[in-house]
Amino acid sequence: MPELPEVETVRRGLQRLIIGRTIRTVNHDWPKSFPNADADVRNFLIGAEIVEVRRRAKVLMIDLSTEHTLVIHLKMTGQLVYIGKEKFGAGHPSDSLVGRLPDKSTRVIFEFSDGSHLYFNDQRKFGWVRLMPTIEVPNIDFMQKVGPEPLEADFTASQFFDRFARRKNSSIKAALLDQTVVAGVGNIYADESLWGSKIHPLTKVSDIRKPSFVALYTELRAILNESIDLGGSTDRNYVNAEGKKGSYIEFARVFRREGQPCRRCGTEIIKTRAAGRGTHICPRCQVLK
DNA sequence: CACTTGACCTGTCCGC
DNA sequence: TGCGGACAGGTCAAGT
Repeated sequence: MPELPEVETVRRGLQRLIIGRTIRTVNHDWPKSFPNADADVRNFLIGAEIVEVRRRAKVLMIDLSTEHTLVIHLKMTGQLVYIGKEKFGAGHPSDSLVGRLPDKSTRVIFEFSDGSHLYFNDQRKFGWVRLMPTIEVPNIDFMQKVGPEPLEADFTASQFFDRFARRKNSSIKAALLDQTVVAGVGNIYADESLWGSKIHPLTKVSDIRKPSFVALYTELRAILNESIDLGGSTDRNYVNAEGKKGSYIEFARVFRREGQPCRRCGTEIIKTRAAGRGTHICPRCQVLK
């Protein structure tokens, strides 16, 4: 569920909230959520200062002063929430997680030397935190294979088009979800951008002409930017670094709008399946040729 | 190599 | 009300 805009929103929040803080303790309840923690925690984590928070695709990287990096993937239900020292204060709004963490979904707790905390929450335990030397991060398999960042200023429509050459026999939705083609697109923004460019998700890549790809490129970039501006989309679990929900989902054109009228033509949005995922389309605007 | 499917998990919802 | 099963969706391993 956290896709590029959601992870970027978390990154910006953490960049503002945790830079310069020093880690005092680390605790984790589920080995798979932090696999190498036992061996490396004491040497490179305790006493380390937070230097920088970066993002690549849907992966977060928290650089430490020990020349090590916390590499984090939220997968579907992961959250990274910072809670300041005012944790035990009164009067927090009911939609805030302040005062409610840790809870039964908390997998890793970072305590800072000033008494504030960063919680890694993950209901379904698919997400993970890993610690490794900063210099080795680009060598991990995922970083070697992942495609370009779609929002980079120098990423052109032609480059976008060329990235799909390898996947000419699959559906456009499967190709969009393939992180080695373009980074950061997940189920929500795949459906939204395909609706925006009037392409049926099951259209074979080789059947899509270049002008349609240009439209898809333009829609995808506009939608990702719009979502970042709105703090990402909260479908079920997503919250930002302050534990607050995003509002993009209220502006979604098709995602989770089955049964409601298409904003372009009024036809009822339907939910179907493509690339093994729930898929939302306007059956009139998006016709399979 | 390209492509698809199942596994990893837990919580929620739907039908009986 | 309880219970089984489908579903949610990011990535990787294993399959064709």
